[in-house]
Amino acid sequence: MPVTLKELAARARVHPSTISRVANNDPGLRIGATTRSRIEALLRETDYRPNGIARGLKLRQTYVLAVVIPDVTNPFFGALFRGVEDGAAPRGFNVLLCNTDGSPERQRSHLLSLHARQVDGVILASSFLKDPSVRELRARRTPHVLVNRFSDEGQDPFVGSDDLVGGQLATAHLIQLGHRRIGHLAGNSTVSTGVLRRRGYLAAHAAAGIPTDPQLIVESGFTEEGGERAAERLLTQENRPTALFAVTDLTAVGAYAVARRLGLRIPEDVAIVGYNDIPLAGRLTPGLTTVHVPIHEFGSVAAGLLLEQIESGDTLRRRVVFNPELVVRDSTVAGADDRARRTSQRRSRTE
Amino acid sequence: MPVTLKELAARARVHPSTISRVANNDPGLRIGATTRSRIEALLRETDYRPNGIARGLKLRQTYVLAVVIPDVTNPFFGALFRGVEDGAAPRGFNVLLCNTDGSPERQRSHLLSLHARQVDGVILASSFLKDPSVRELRARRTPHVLVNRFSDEGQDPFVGSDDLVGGQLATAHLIQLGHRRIGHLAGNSTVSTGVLRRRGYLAAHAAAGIPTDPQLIVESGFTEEGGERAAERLLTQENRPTALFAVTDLTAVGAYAVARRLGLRIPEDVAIVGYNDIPLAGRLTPGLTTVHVPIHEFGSVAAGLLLEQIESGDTLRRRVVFNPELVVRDSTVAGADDRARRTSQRRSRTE
DNA sequence: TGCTCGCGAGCAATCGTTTGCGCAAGCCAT
DNA sequence: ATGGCTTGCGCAAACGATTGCTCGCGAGCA
Repeated sequence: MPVTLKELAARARVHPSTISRVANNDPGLRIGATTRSRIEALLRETDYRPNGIARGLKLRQTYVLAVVIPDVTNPFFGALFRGVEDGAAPRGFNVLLCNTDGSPERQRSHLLSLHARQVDGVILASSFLKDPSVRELRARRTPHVLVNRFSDEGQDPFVGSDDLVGGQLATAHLIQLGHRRIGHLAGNSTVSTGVLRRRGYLAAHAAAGIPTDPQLIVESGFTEEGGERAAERLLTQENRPTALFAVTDLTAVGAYAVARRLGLRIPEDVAIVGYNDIPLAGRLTPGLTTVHVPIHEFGSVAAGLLLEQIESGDTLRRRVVFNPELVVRDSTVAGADDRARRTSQRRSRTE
Repeated sequence: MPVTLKELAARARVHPSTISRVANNDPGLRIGATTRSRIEALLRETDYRPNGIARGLKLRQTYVLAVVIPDVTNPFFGALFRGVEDGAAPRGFNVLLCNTDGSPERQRSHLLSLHARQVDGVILASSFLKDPSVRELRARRTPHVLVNRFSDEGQDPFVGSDDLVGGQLATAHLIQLGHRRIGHLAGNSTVSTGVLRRRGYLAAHAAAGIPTDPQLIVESGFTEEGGERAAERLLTQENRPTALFAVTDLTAVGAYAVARRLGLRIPEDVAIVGYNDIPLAGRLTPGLTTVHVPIHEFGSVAAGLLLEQIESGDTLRRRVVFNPELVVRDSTVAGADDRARRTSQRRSRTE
């Protein structure tokens, strides 16, 4: 049903190629003034848009990107996607969204499908440290950018923050408040954020000369339920920790639920620190102390890096690493919320 | 770089069409057993996937859907998208996500782009009551489903809930609690949800024989900031309302901020009811009484309706309307949270 | 007059798949 | 031996757009 070049050609009594050149404003085009205006009028009248599929086939470029994440209902990834779209849409790209739920198989099957679809590039925020899917991206020379998590078997373009520093920041804050037994909901060791934030946790202890107890580190994954399970194990221990550092805000929310269930007051009985500073963090009661990272920028910068690769045809190996910042709220320092509110509102976006 | 039929044909010493037929398991295909197995081996060996672009051009079907929403960082739309993907991905479809930020122009430009891209169908959750974009979808006979909001100038396939009933439910609840001056953060009148929920608010008053005061109805849009502005106007009035019904949970969150700023206790000084029951609602303090709708199902059912249209080639005019349910929490009835928690956890998804 | 040059367009191949049809060879029956 | 049927595959035309060439023609120049 949409208008084709051939139809327009018949109407204007010229060859389709001529229409194409006029529509694309071919710079080397020599054409009579009357023919040109006849064609331009026709183009406006019919509101002609070239068939993107046919165009993609010929030009070998689809103007479609894909974002692969664990789960868009996680506010972190929602904001990340938004950043990508805001970076890519103004340059004429549409963006596919794929959820993996953290499953390597689903990730792989999505990437295969995307490859068959000839997407121009992929932004991957669900990668693992050892990740066959990422190897495939490299092997296929598909333009791609890893976000937030990286893969350590090669040099991929990357946008994220310094999770080691972030982990130290969070933990040092708790140590400074006097905590000596600090539990860690540790994500898991297949993912760079999990490993580095844990390493930051350990480094902060070492720097303060405080011994660490393996019992205090429990893998939690990155979900709320995982956070609940891990917090349960930590907070029902014999000699329970007086503070928790959770690998993400969502796992911290799980810890909130457990603390409430056990009748533990936050921060008096157990202080809690999260990571990412999703909007929810500031709205919990008490407000969640957390490590702020520029989520929306992760997305827009990643989009920029990807478009750079696509346009240059070259796989730049750039890494953009942001510095995380601690945001102190009531979950560690009672009464902090009033001071924090101003700061966090300055940053708040679309909502 | 990816393998093409022609290359495989050369390797197997057969014609490309033969490979295509084997790959697609053409039922009417007559072929020798040895040739077949030679080709099948080659297909497995090279892990051949047809070029989706070329395929799309020939078949006039791209296996791409699009979801158009105001903003994916709004948890309502995140969950909605997830529902769509869960419904569509198992059937081989990928899904584009487009954010409009509530702007009709951005919506239109996205839809034009999607049309040029030849997407197989569109799920639109950002439509207006009078909406030229929706008219274009109908005129182009693009398979589409409206979600949550509908457009009243034609019969479009629709999935959503009964917003009139939902508005009555919320308001009747407040009336039953003894409130006589109930403010309404009314979204706006260009959108079906805004109009119907307001109508429900009015109907509940009429049914109870309580007069309504135009001063108590303030348009808020659907954002948190809009909610703040509207709540500010309502709560600083001479004879301020003792309760608020907000058109969405997010606008209710804006009202929370204002109440806190004005030193009003919830629910003692002002009771608040929201709409949609996003996960955040149950985690606020106090928990937000709200009207629950099955967001994820909106998405998956809409995907189902869309695929039905695509597969049948026909534009079924089905409407699926869910019944909203009131979820009572502490923002209207102090002490309700403990009872509500069980209910809301049973429903909670991926997080 | 003969030649070149530039203008104004058209021709046709190409991207990778799909699919209706055709064609040759082999087999069986008459 | 001839006709007809089946088997096994190839041919070529699409789908719609892009782009390097070609080509006719009128003007300008010697």
